[in-house]
Parts: sequence; C-alpha cells; structure tokens
Amino acid sequence: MSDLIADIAVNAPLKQLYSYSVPVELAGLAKVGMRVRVPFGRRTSVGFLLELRSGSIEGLKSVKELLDEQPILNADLLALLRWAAEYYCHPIGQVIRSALPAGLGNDKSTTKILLEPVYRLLSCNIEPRGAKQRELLEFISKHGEMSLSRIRTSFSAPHASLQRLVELGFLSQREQEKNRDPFRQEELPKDTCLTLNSEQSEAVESISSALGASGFKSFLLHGVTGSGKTEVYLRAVEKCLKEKRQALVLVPEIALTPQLVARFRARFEPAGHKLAVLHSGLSDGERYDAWRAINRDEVEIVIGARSAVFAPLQKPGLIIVDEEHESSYKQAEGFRYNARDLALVRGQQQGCPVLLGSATPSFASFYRSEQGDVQRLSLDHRVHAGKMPQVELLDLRESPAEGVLTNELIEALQQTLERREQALLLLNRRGFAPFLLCTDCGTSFHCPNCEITLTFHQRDRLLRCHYCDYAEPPKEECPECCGQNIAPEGAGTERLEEEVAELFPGVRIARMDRDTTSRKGAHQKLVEKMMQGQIDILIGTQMIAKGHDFPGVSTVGVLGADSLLNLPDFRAAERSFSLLTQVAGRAGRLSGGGKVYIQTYYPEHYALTCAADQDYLDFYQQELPFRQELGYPPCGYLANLVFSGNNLAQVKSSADSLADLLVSRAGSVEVLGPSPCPLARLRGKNRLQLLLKSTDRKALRCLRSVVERNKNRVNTGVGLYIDVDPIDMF
DNA sequence: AGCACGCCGACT
DNA sequence: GTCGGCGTGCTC
Repeated sequence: MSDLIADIAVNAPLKQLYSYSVPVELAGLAKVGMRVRVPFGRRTSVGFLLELRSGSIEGLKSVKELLDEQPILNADLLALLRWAAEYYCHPIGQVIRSALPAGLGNDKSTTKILLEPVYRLLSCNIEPRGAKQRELLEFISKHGEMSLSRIRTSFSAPHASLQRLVELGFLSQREQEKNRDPFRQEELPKDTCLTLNSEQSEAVESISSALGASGFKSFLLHGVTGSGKTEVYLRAVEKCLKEKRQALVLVPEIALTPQLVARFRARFEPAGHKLAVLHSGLSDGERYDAWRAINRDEVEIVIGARSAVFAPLQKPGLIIVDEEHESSYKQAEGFRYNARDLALVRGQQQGCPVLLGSATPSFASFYRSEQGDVQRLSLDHRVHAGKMPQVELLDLRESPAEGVLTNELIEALQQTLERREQALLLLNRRGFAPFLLCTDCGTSFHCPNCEITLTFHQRDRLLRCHYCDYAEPPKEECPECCGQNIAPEGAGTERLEEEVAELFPGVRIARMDRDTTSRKGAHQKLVEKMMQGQIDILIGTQMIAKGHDFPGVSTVGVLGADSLLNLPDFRAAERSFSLLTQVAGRAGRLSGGGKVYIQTYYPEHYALTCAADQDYLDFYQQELPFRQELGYPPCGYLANLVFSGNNLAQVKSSADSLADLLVSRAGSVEVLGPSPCPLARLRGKNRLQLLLKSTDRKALRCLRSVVERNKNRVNTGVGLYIDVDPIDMF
C-alpha cells in the first residue's frame, strides 16, 4: 500500500527535510512550493512543501493544513533556494524564509492584506437623481470596473454616493486586494532618451543578441563613471521586455540610488510596463504587496537590493547587477549568501543572460572576464566628454600632518572656499583596531605567511595575523629605517569635523556617515543641502563616494586611505583602489579641472597610483600575482569557520579538535588557524576562526561536508557557522 | 529555534 | 516537601 508523502522544509535551523503523510482530503490539492502547517515535536510549525512522492507513511505524522491555494514558490525559484542552502551550508527552511517577505514565513502573519471595494456598472436604463451620482456612474461606465482608490483620484469623498448607487442597484460591489503603492505621491520623472555612442551601441548589441538567443550568458559591463551604463541597462531591459520576458535589476542599496529607479520609471511606466521595487526602506506591507504582485505575474521589471535576487518572477529574461563590486551584495549575517553570485547561478538555472556592471569591477569578475567565462563590454569614454580630475598623492612622510589634514590640503580647501566651490573630505574610519606604523618611513607590519597587515593587540602586546595566528612582539625600532616613531594610527570623521571647524570658522560643514544618516530621510536631506550649495565642506565615510554626483564639488580630499589599505584582508588593495577611483570621479564632474588630494604614507603603492591614473587594467595586472601566489580568490576558494561562545577555553578546544580532524582529511585544502577573529570578542562572545583555503573547489566542498557531519564534536555552548566565500572576516 | 525533560538550590 | 534555575536533546 503506497500513500502520498510530502517532504517538508520546516521553519527551524535544521538542515534536513522532514517527511509527512498527506491526508486523503488534501492529496489532490497539495503542490510543491506551498506553505503548510505541520506538527513538529510538541508544537506546530510552518513548513514548505518541497517534494511529493509515494511511499509508506508508517510512523509519519501528517500535514495539518495547506496555507496556500496555489504554490507561492515556483520550481525554478525552489531549485535556486535549494542550491543556495547547500552551497552556503544554511538550513533550507531559513533560506526559504529569507526569500519571502515578512509575514509569509512565520506563524504569526502580521502583515495584513488590504481589501478595497471595486465597483462595476450593472444597468443604466434609468438615471439616478443626484448630479454627483450621475457623474460617478458615467465615469465608471466609461472606464469599466473601477477600484475605490482609482475613483478617489478623480472625485473627492465618493464613498457615500457610491454606497447609494450600490443600494439602488446601479453598481455591483466586491472586495479586492489593495496594493500599497510606494510611488503614490511621487511625480513621474521625465525620461531623457539619449542617443548611444558607439561603445554603448556595441554593448547593447552584444546583450541583445544574447537576449534573442535566450540561454545563459554573462557579461561584465566595465564603464568608467559617467560613461552611461544606465542607458545600456535601459536598452537591454527594453529588449528583454520585447521578448516577453521580465527583467530583474539588483542594486546595492536603493535608498542611496533613487535616481536609477527614477530613470527606469520614466522610461517604462509611460509605455504601461509595471515596475516593482523591493528594498529595506519599504514597510512590511508595501514589500508584501510588491512581492505578491510579482508572484501574480503582474510585474515586468523588478528593481531591488540583495534579497531581490529571490524575487518570484515567473520567467526572468535578464538579470542586471549594478555596481557588482559592492560588498553589500554579500549578506553578513545568518544566511551568508552573495546576491551577485546567486544572480549568476539563477541565470544559469533559468537560461537567461546576466549583466554585471561597474566602474571598478570586483577583481573576481574581471578575472572571470579575462578567463573568458564572462564577456567583457567596455565603456571607456565619458558621455559628456567631461575631463577626468587631476589626482595628487600627498606624501605624509615628507609633509606630516599636524592634525589630520596636511598643509597642502588645508591650502587647497582655503582656495576652494574662496572660489565659493564645494569640497568633499573622505575619511573611511571603520571600527577596526588600530595598526602600528612607522611614521618616519611608512612601514607597517605584515604576516610572513599571509601577506596581510598584522593587527596590534594592546592586551597581549602582540602583532597578530588574523588568518593564520602568526604572532610577533611589536618592534621598538623600525626594521626598515631604524626610526623610533612607531605609533598606532587612527582618526575618525568626528575628530576631522572638529579640526575642520577650527581651521575654517564660519564655514558650513556637514558630516555624512552612518551616525548622521541613521534616521530615515537624513541622507537624502544632506544630499539636497549639498546640491543646493548650503554646505561648503562635506565630511564623510565612503557613503559620500557613492550614489550621488555633486556638481558643485571641485575639490576632494582623501584621508586615512592607508587605513583601508592596511585592513587585515587580502582584498585591502582592491577595496582601496575601488573607493579611491570612485571618490576621485566625484570631483569637478561639470566644471572640469577638479582636483583630488590623497594623503598617504605609500604614494608608490599601486592601489593608489592606479587609482590616481584611473587605470583599472594596470591595477588588475599588479594585483594578480598576489592572488595567484597565495591562492586567494578568485584564484582559489575560501570558507571560514567561525566558533563563538562565552567560554574561551571551550571555544578553543572545539576549534582545535575540529581543526585536527580537518587537517587529517584536508587533502589539497589548507587549514589555517584556528586564530582569533578580527573582532575577537563580539557581543560578549569569544570568537575563533578556522580558514579553509583551496584552489580545488570540489575538495573544499568535500571538507565542508566533513564539518557538517562532525558538528557534534563542537562543545555545547559553542556556536559554529560556516561563511562560504567570505568577504569580511568577522 | 522552541519546547520539553531533568536534576539541584531557596521558598511557603 | 515543591517552585524554578537553565543544561541538553529532539523534532518526520
């Protein structure tokens, strides 16, 4: 006797599926991709139906309830999610939940479906008496079925009259789901349909032919700032819509790039194409409505941040990842996926082209394009033939700064203010432990095994490598120049703001960083003030280098470029180059002849010199040997195991014992550590990491499954997670 | 993650 | 004598 069995991913941090019997009355209705309610242990839980098969139901509990009438996840999306759960070593139930809008994944559905009345004409043999009623009736008969909110756009307070018309039998009324529209009050911006230059045309041509062929193909659109990448996106999407397929556009953070959304709306909404936006700034309700509209196949273009890679499009024909180098595509907590990489996987699974775009491509993407895995499309020329700014590297060894600013930069700021132009000061101080530096010659201290900067640990007075746990005591004297001036470095935007205010009394200074923009709309407000010239000097973190162009800015100062270069991370040079190139592109966009000053102890470092020349290829060629020699991505693969717990001894013994096991099974995989995480204590927990590195992807996957099978070796009270393809090592 | 069971300290 | 602390173990 064979019965129907459902394999369910339960909403709990558990890797495997659980099998349930499907009761006869649900057998015909149950479909893969639906949410169900199942008894789980001594409680009930929401689960996701992933497989249906026949077999013996002996000893199985049965599905209690189907929570959807139709599957909410289609087969393609489920395939992507299952792949991601496996690849990123994360429980499938939680992976699925993270792909759903809040309210669909948990037991308590807090998000309400709004209903609104919809009116339809029944008969119009006789006329109603009131003038307003007649107008309403005429309006509805002209446009057919009409929702209350639509009627409200033409009539004020129509509800009472409509009620009366329903009572009199002129209209029928039914309830319909109402969609919350985040664009409600926004005016539709004007479209500027630009003519393409030859580079753009070529790029569009290549993408178009891939769209026509409808199979997977990936492109890297490498276009300098101002080279018109967005116009290429727009044309590609246009072509995609012509093929009757949908487009998915990923952006790092929509809140910071409203103009991209505006251009898409301007181009496509007048033609009647429906566009949806998914990002963290939406209310749960708005997000939920947008998600469901996409799922009902009412939307042709989706623009969204990271998690939009899971948008439930029925037949995506094109996936665009804008600013693909941005590290915010990697989720740093919980389900640690990389949306850029998953976009490529989704494209492969669904057979649709994927377009990665950036002015400073990630090293990985450029490498793939060099290998021929990704087709590179280059836009080397600025659309408006704007001059590239002049970049000057200020050598701090020759002219040390008294405070944060060197005299040259102070001078340049003074002149900028006199000319009534604006200045940007970038200081990317992030919460890292300070590093040691010889202020005479600029030497900092590197790990002999890993080639990354050693971090100074005040507590045990040691220089430590956060990858392999190499340690040495700090030198009293610089090994390069025998100088005695070895000092920890560090200064933040707040201190800079103070210094600038003292130097230039009366000047309008503003600061833009996470602290000053945490409130909703605060960022936009600063941007507007800057645009209107109400700010003379804007000080901020890398936030000021992204998103907006400030046409009035003629001078850019970069401080603490070295602190980025000295992060204990093999991507430090890549990050520095990328940020500096971007911020340099902010100067003198309109006026021409903007100047950029970068203060540094390493004016000869290739990350800086290449950024100064805006020369990506040169940077790539200089960086490549390091990655190759040390087997770092993309020349190798990484997985980071993080152990955390309150009791350091327990954390250490867990990490050590798992490390021993892994070393014995390592094969070609290097097992580095365990060593303290860059943030060795975080939220009261002691943290150790064990880095797995290999040029052989399969071997690394294999070792990861050894970890999965031996999680029980980890002491209770010690948490373990795996970060696959880590970006930040904390 | 929940939600139990279970085995030790201070309360009516 | 019990109420409850949170260690540990399981969930088709």
